Amino acid sequence: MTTVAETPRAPRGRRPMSERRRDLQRLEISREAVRLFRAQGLAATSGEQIAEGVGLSVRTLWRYFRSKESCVEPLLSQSSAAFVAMLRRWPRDRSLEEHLIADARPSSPTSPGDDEAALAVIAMSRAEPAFRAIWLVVHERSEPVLAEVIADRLGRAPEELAVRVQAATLAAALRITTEDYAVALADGVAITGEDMVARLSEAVRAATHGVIGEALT
Amino acid sequence: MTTVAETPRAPRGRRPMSERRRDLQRLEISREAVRLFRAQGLAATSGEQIAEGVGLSVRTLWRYFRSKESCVEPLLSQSSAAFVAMLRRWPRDRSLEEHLIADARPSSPTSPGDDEAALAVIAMSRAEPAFRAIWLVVHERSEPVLAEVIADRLGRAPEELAVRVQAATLAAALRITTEDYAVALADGVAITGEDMVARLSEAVRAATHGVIGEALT
DNA sequence: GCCTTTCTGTCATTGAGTGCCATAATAGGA
DNA sequence: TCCTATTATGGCACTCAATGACAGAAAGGC
Repeated sequence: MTTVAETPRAPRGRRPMSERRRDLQRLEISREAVRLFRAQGLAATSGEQIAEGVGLSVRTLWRYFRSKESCVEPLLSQSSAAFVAMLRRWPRDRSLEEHLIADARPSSPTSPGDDEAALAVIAMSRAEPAFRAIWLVVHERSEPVLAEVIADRLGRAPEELAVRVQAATLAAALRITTEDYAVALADGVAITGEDMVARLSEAVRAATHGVIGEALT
Repeated sequence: MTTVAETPRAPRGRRPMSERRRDLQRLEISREAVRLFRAQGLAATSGEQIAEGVGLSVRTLWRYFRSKESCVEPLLSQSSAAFVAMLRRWPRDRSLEEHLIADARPSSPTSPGDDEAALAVIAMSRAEPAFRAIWLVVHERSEPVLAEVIADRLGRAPEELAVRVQAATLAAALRITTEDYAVALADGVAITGEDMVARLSEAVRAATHGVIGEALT
């Protein structure tokens, strides 16, 4: 604190874009970009096409994203965040499987195709290294939040090495089941939500032998 | 099989570069690139500088690497591969900790600075998203091999969901401890090898509660 | 109305990455 | 040794992702 006065002056000109608004804009761009990527592939899609599709200038596009590949990030983040949010609602007296079943997710009501689009990107990431890299980074970003969830359940600190590793384990289980699901979807194999829940719980239980996933008495 | 004769003709012209030789060349480029990245940062280092440093033309550099950021990949892969190789030597009757202590690694004798360089890149990856992405991808690539190790120890199939998730857990434990180490090293804090071993074993044990890491009787 | 701040577009420029073709290097066969 | 087939490398032109600089447009308070 070097300034004594708290500078109570009201801000003058145009207010900065709200974070919410900015995220929505990025999401809109992301939807169009993924649509083009799915239709033409990454290499065949230019920044100009993406910008035109959203009705922005190319210059502005590069103000929202630092590279064209990273345009897929908001869609991936959204589905990742949805899952993390669900885990935050995980009551202590329920097992993971019980909670997954109980907390049936209605997807994002705003745009029902978002989940499918995100899964398509994940499936594409098998052949597209740039997508794979972004997917892994996005997913890793959720680990600290998962660490909080686990720390809360176990009554430990989120910074503890063991808690962080367990969070990474949970994240990995989620990542692997999600990828399996994405690949199956891309190959036209139908997987039910119950299958997903079962596989995810199995993965977590098998990996941790009950360290995570069980109900707490 | 459309050809009846097995075309026993000896190949004619210059033989393709051996994979070994190519990897060595890539590693050499990687060393120079990381040296420059550490000295000047990623943005301030040009492909031309890297090429000149190794005595290659820029055109040839782009034949070895598809982007300048990916020049760090061989160094990261090497240290990751060294660790995986050590795990492959893990005897069934030893715990992970015992093996880590017993299998003291002499680093790669060819170039003792490689480990330090790789750790420097990992430390840089905190601020450099491109490095972070590559580091995660490289690390993820080791998961199938870890799955084999685990599958072998547990007498299960490497494709099993549970085994893959346990492999991911082991990989995550390794990743987190490595990152902690890299950051400490970058900050000038000394960490002994014993510390590393202890932290890694603790991480694995805490996350899996003995599913991985213990000796098998 | 004016003033201030932020957002967006236009233009010019840089630099990463590729295609194309010529040339050098390597190896077998005559 | 010369010829020929094949691969590795270099040089050049080119595309396009990405940035910096500047000028309006938009959104607020006065």
